[in-house]
Amino acid sequence: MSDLAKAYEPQAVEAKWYDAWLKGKCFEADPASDKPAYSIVIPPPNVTGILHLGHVLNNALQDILARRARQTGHEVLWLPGTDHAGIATQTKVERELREKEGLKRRELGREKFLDRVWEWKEKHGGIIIQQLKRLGCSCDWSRERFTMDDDYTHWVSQVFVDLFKQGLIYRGKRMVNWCPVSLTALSDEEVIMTPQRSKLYTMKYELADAPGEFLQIATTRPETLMGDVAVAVNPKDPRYSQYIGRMVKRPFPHAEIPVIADDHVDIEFGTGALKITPAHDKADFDIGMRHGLEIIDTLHADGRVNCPECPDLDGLDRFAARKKAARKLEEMGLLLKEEDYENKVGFSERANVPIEPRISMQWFLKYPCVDEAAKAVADDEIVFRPERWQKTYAHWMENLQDWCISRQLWWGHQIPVWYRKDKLDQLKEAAALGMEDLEKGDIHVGTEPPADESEWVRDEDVMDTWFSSWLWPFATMAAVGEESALLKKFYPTTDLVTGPDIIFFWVARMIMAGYRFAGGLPFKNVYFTSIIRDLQGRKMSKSLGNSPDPIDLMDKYGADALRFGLIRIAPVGSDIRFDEVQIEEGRNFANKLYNACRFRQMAGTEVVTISSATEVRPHHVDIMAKLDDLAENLQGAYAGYRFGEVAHLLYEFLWNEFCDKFLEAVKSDLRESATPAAREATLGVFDSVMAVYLQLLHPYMPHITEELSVRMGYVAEGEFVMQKLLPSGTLVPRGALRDEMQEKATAIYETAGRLRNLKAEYNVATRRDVRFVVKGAPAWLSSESDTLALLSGAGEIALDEAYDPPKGTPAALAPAGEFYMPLEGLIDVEAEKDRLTKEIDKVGKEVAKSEGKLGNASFVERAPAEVVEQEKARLEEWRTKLAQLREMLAALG
RNA sequence: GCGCGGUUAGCUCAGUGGUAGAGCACCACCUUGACACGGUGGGGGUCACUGGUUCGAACCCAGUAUCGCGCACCA
Repeated sequence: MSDLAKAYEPQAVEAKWYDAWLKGKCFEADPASDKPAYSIVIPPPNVTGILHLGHVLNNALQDILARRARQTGHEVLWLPGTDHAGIATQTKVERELREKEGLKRRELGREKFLDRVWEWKEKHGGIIIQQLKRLGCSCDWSRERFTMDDDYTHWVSQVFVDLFKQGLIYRGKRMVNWCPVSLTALSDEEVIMTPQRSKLYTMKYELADAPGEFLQIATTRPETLMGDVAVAVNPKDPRYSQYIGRMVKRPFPHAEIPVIADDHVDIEFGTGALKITPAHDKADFDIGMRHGLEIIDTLHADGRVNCPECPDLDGLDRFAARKKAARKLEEMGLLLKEEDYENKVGFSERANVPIEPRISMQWFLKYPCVDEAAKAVADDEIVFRPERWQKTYAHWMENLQDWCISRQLWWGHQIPVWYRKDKLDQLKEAAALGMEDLEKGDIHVGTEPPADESEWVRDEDVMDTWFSSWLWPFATMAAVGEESALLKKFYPTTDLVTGPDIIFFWVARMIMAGYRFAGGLPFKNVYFTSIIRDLQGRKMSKSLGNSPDPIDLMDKYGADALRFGLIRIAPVGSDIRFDEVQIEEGRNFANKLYNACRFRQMAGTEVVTISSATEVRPHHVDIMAKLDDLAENLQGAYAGYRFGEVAHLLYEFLWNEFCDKFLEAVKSDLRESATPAAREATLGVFDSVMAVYLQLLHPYMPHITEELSVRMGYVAEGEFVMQKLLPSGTLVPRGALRDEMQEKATAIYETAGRLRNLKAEYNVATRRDVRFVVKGAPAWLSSESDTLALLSGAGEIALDEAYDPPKGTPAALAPAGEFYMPLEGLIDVEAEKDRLTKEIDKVGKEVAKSEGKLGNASFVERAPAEVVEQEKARLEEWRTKLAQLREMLAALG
């Protein structure tokens, strides 16, 4: 018995090989190599992030691509790194400060706070990297990057300055999405529209010139009423035409505001009259601009009401104020209705609270190279998989809004802009400075501070995290202005693997940045992964607690099992419903592989090679031919990025072909009673097939394949299967001989199935002494009857053309002949008649079906010749079978 | 409202025009010298619905229902 443990234990093996690969520098890319380049940049995880199943899928796929590329002779760079994740990280550190030390960031001050964030980053920033290593990711860790590395930061500033000089970046007072918790502006992409149950209030405003006459207005936000500067109606609405131009009374603080006409107002909705609050609604703001209305801001940055004229509301949180304002209207007799109402409200992605439309001074970017970027994808210069995401991309590209790139945070890349102190003093605060307020000498935009820095003040804002991410494919490969060998060899990258949820955040922007700053497209292929859901179809999330920890799964089943199990069920581009059972199957598969090898080692640990002298038999040729087919099919599946299919093919080969058929067929060859020639042949075939199979499986299950390749002696001591090139040739030459051998093997396997079947029907499935007599067998069967006996669990297979079966002898028609199972004392003539009658009935139906088809003139005339031929052959087969069965029945009397 | 995707066995999903599939689950038998994380055998499906194209439709077309996603609007 082999010294291998009975079940595969992945944990120690996986850790051992990862260390060995690192020590062997197997992951390091050589830009000086003359091999063709293959490169991927990792979608940088948040530096404070924790591995989740989405990461596992995403990074396992990248690892598969990278490892496969190495096996096919490429110089591979898989460039890893992390993202500083502005809001997420800052929020985390702020929370910890608050909880553990009762400190707010403003109490610490910018510099000290940033020190604390860096401390946190050093402490926790490595976690996700360690987790990726645990998964087996073959990233070039010697080139790990962080979006706030000095070189990278220099890129971000440089890009800002360039775009500013080009006139694409500007500062201005605009309506932005404001997060009242994070106290910063957000881009449109960071706002999630969420259905909310709320109330629709209908209230009435009295006309100033006609006391007792009222205009009805519907609103969901009575708390912004203090900022109302008008009431708008649709000019085409006959109900209200008489009011246009007149004044109505705003109840609090009391004021008279005009009724205006604007096309934006939907006649159908609510009462058809809309209150206009330019400071707190984007559409209202636009209307306000069109009509030159005043802007009255009645909210503080944190969402509390700012309206000293209404002391009972002033200082209240916006949601408390909403209820209070409604009650106030009710008391004044102005509230007519309060209905339940569902509408969609924008939520801040990070803080998960409703955002507040707010006017503030921010930096904006007009996107560069939009046409090139749109065209690249439309023309398939950059290929999206699945293809349909092209449309989503195109739609967004056609409706680009300027990108709000400033954030009122401290953690991030500070805007490289300085203002003259005296100018600031004049205007009181930097936050008030728009481009129109600044003269050339008042502002300095550059990667370095102005020479007389003491007279300047730097803009306090930092940039949106994605403003650094969009430079990732090239800013990781070269410093600004550097002639980088890395960039030259590996840019543009080959594949990008990411989730479709960040097409806008990241993919589209990287393409634009690639064209603008790196001279062309950043990648050639984009593979969008599935989104992982739970069995109820819900998104994985921390708050639902439905997100299994991949580390737990790896502890339980191993990294290889997790990778294999997850990818095997990942459909191309739609969602995955995650089920732990799949990972269990991955483990079972690893165990199956391990035990197949263990079985082989019971017959010796020396690698055996095959030669022309090897006595190969049909099942030997068959498994080698199937391995050749597997290699070829995998190539096609990889070419189409059909990763699930690759896993499926690998699984099927090992389990259904190699173990269930081949190994069962050769079991007797490994016994001591076997001839040395039979043993040599079988071991030689096993080793030839398994050595290549382990290579083919390696990208999916890197650890176990490395372990077994070494243990089995398929790679030399000190070498790695991960560095071994896939063989270019086949094990068996294609041609008539191969086909003939495979036909025989197939006949044997199918026949064995029929015989097992027969045994089961007569309840002797477990008996191993059953004797079969066969008539009408092909000549070659005599030399393969031992294999057939083994596979069917028979004691003997006797070839006897002259055999005259006693009446009622159970029989089966099989590809390798007419088989009889004489079972003394078990034969029941009536039962056998029954069985045969049923089978005749079944076959008869098939014959009728086939005859009907061929009797149909249009089928024969119009279907392709080969299909008709196929049908004819099928009919012939069924007819022969039917005749034989009838003969057997007749023999029973 | 616009767009995209799904609907096939109890579950998760393959299946691009020619005899409905896999894995799991289920039932029966089997601890047989690799593996019970296993083996053998078995049961189980009007391929959501309606119509069309075709000799032939799970597959192509049109429509319906239903679920999901994205975008826009939402007073």
